Amino acid sequence: MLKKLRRTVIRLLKEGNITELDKRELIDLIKESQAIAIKVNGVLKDLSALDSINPHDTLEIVSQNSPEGLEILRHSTAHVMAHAVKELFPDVKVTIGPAIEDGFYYDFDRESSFTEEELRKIEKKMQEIIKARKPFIRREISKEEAIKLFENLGEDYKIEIINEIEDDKVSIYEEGGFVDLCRGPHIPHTGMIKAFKILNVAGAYWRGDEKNKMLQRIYGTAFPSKEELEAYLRFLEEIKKRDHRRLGKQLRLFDISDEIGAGLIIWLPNGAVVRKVIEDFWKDEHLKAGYQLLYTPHIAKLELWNKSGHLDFYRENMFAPMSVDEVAYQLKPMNCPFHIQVYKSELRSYRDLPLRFAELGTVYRYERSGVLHGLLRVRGFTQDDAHIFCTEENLEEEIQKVLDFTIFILSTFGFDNYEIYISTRPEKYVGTLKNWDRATNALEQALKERNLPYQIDPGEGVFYGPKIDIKIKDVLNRAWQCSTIQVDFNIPERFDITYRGKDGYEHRPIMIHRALMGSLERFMGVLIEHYAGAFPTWLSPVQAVIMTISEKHINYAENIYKKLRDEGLRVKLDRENEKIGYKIRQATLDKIPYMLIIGDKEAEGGRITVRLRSGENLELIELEKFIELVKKEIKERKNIKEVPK
RNA sequence: GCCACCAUAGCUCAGCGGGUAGAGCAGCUGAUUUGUAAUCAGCGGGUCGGGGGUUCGAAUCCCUUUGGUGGCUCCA
Repeated sequence: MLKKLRRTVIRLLKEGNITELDKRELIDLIKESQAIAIKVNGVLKDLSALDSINPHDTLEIVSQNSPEGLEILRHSTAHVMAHAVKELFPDVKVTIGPAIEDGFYYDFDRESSFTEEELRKIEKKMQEIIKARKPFIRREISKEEAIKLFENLGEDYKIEIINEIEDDKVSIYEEGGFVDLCRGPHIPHTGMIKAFKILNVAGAYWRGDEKNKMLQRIYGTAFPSKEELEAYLRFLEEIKKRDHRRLGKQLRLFDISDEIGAGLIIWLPNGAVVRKVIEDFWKDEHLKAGYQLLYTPHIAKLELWNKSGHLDFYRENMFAPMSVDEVAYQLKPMNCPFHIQVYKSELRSYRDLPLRFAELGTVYRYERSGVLHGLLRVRGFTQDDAHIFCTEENLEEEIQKVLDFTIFILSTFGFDNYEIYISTRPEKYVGTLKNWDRATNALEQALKERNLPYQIDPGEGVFYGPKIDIKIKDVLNRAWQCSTIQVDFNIPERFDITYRGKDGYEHRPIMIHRALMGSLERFMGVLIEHYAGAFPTWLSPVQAVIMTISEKHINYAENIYKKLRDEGLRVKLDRENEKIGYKIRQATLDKIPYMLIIGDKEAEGGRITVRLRSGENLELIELEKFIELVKKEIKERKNIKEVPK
């Protein structure tokens, strides 16, 4: 259909003379093709703009299945929602309502929030508006006219927006009597909204500034078809099921206790095992990669943080200092000053560089209570931190090494898709332009050489140097910010660290901060959601559970238990006086990878029956063979893609 | 921090407009000796997050406090 449409359009344009008849033909075609808008010379316009195209314009059809079309559909749905709200609650003032990644929102000024009941009413009213198939009508009017219009309507926020628009003219859209200031474009009529849903409400400041008034935001989403909407709602369900807070409780991985404090994690035995395995892996690999491991204290004199500059630029994220023998001490928000001290503990020569200091350093940062979130946003966490001290000449090579190392670590956990960003020099910065260019170049070069696609975040670097941020994509294709590689020109200067060069003079080393997983807490949270709690065997808190058919098999089961434990496997013996079905259910809910079932058959032949958490059964197998298989799986850190229900 | 909502047994939750608490699971005890996602029975367990107020009477209404949840410019 679209092809036919394009052909027609091309023909019409080539002929250079569009008759009324052709236009009608065109419009029919567009209707049939589910077009939602058009692009004239690359500019998005309403479908109605078709009436005013010129023979030499380029024309593109925007269907509601394209990203742009979907955005328009959602934006129009936001208008319909505002319309419904105004009809139901005439005193409410409308503000803005854009389309966002997975839907749309609209912010309203109203004293109280919207209740569930009111949301359902709004949805119902929206249905009515949609059913009425009201056309969206665009009008361009002068600013004065617009101000008058919205003054009459009592829409102060719109007036504020109009006053900030630079053009003399603004556009308004009207649909079923509801007028809104809007750039557009919009769908031709409200009847084109086939599937939408109001999702939730939240407070939001006018223009996101907490000094402004708190508005009531309603979130919703819309799709071209009911099927797509339902698929999206199922996706939301899946996210809920994988929520690390829920799984963390269910699998007894971690806890956050009111009595201990908000944003502070306690690791329960199950979670502690997973963390230990990750830490061991991390340390081993760092040693192999030429890092040296460090341990540093959790507090230090406040003066250290003054010298490092953290007091100037990081104070609001730091816990309040404490007084020890009348000297102020500070809980550490970062590890770098300590690593600097390690550097300074000896005289360094160019022969020593690069020096790579790594530490699983626990830091404490003050986060506002409202932003805390499970393991993902906390007040105390352990960074998998390292600082690399190198010369200018080393810089590029070191960055490449870090990049390779990062990819290796991340892919071990099954993260093979990344979004990579380079943040360049901000307005306020330290260091020389030459150094910034050189470092930014080194970051870019490293990514290019590894064929890793990246985007530039202009001016988003930290004041002390440019950086690479890596977001990993989990199985649900959600992006999580974990890894960061930052060049720092500031701290070496502040602490006046040097090395003796070949030339016999003192030089200033460059420092790279880097974290691969970011924080262990956060990374664990991501892992839990990524694996839906079903850790691959090498990470699983319990790797195998032995269960007997009846109590008479306990002796044999104990033998197996001892053997497996001696082999270094994390194994549990289920001695409960229950039927096998019950034990299987428990182990399955605990997402334990292997269930070893022991009955008469097995006891006789010195074998075991293995059931996987997916429900699949392996053949009756020799114990030795099983041990061999599992040990191999663990050694290879095999990633299981299976997702048990 | 701000707005809204929430907090009842170890866990998940029910307790409609105020009349001093219930279920399932888990736990314990006993019976059962079991072959692939819940065997049966009995028992114990909560001053309803903390504090204050209204009331003859508060899990329920009000205030306050702590914690949690969804959000807080992807700009008409």
